[in-house]
Amino acid sequence: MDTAYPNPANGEGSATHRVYGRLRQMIVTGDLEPGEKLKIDGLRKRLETGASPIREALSLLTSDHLVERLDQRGFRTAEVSATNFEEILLLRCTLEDLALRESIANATDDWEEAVVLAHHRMQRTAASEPKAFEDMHKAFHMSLLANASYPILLKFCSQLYDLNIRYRYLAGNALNYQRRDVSEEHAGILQAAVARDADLASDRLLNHYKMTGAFLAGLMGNGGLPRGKKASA
Amino acid sequence: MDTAYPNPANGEGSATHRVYGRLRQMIVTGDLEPGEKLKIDGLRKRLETGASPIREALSLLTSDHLVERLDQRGFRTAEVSATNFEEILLLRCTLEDLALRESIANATDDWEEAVVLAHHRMQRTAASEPKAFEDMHKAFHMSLLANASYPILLKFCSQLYDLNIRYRYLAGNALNYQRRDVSEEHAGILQAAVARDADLASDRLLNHYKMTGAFLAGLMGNGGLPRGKKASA
DNA sequence: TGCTGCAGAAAAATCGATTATTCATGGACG
DNA sequence: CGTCCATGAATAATCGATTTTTCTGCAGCA
Repeated sequence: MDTAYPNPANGEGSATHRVYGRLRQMIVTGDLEPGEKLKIDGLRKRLETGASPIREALSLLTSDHLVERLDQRGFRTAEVSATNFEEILLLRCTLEDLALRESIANATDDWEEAVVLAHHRMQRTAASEPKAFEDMHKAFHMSLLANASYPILLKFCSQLYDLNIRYRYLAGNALNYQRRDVSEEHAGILQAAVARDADLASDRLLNHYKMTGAFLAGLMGNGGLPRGKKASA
Repeated sequence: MDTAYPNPANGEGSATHRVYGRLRQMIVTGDLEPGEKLKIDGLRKRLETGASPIREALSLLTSDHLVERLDQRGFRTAEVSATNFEEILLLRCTLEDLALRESIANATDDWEEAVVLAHHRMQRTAASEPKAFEDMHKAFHMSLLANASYPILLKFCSQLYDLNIRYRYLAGNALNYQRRDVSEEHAGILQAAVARDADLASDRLLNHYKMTGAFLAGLMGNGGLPRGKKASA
């Protein structure tokens, strides 16, 4: 069932791909802090590669809104802010609603099975490896939308997912934010999707986002952004 | 009133920026045909620069959905298709509706003046230079949305605008597709926006898109895509 | 004291050459 | 007769070095 494409995680594929994946991971998880200067030379050493793949990967990440390019002055990771988070939440709600409805409208048994499978894999992974869980979590959410034959829309959703999850990490991924709830929410979404009830599924999905969103927004509303922001003030 | 930023069109800014702008222009206008192989070396000579800026620009264009990257096998311009066009149209309608309403909700006199100005400039340019007109046209449309404080959304809209206009060029920009109508539609949108009537403005804007969209879709529905597609069949 | 401008250092951006990969061709083999 | 593999050519990808540009700290000046 897994694809036979080159896996950038290993030594396969182009250096650019590897670096892209690695950097995205580092930014999303907060390993590279918001606003942090990204020196080509530093990354070159850290990732053991030349300048070209690094610059190319950074260019790609710029389009993903995870990196900002300052012409002639290099790159830095994107800043975070409450308004940025709100925008991401709004766009996700708008676009995933659209994608989910289309996906369900085109429902097939194959798609349904893929969704069930993705959900199961997520469940199975839940407790153990957080990194693996996050991958499965994204896979589940994307599988819900995957049946919409709108590739651009799906790419937008994927980007927004990553942007959103970055805030989760920043808030301290440790927060097992009412995980019991979440598990049940996932089950509810799955059930509605499998039942091909677009209204219900969309409602549950957006609620899922808004809950988490409100929770994170709350965190940020109080003492500003949790981590991030180097000690400068 | 114009910005003091480096202007990539001249010799200013980084080579990457220049190349990016130049390539985007070439792809959007159909100078580079859909699906055309983009050989680094060829572009290197044609644009008189090294491989690095070219690759970087191509990476950026990949994220704009104007170029496709085939890992280890180079780049080519994105293909065009009726379904791709429909997706673009749908996304534009969804996202610009959102952006326009937000823009109007935040309306200020400054914004209003900027919109009026953009409209005037477009009008003034109308007949003469088509290239200049296209720039003004985009500027007008973006100015309508510009007051929405959602930078990601605005970038999406900008990208989608370019993707859409590409189809206009492919259909033969020559088609002065009922330009009389269009001019009036623009005036109507402007008027509604200035009156801060979000419902009316959005309605007119989306209609504007759907009209043009239906027209182009019609063209494509018949004999496939107009230009593009190398002589292969 | 506070501003201005000039080294020198640091970093970004770019280039030209090298290496790795894919593609095209033709010949051997089943 | 068609398929498979070897070989060389073409091209992508990457690297290391060079060139620009920006940044930083300090001296000169009002």
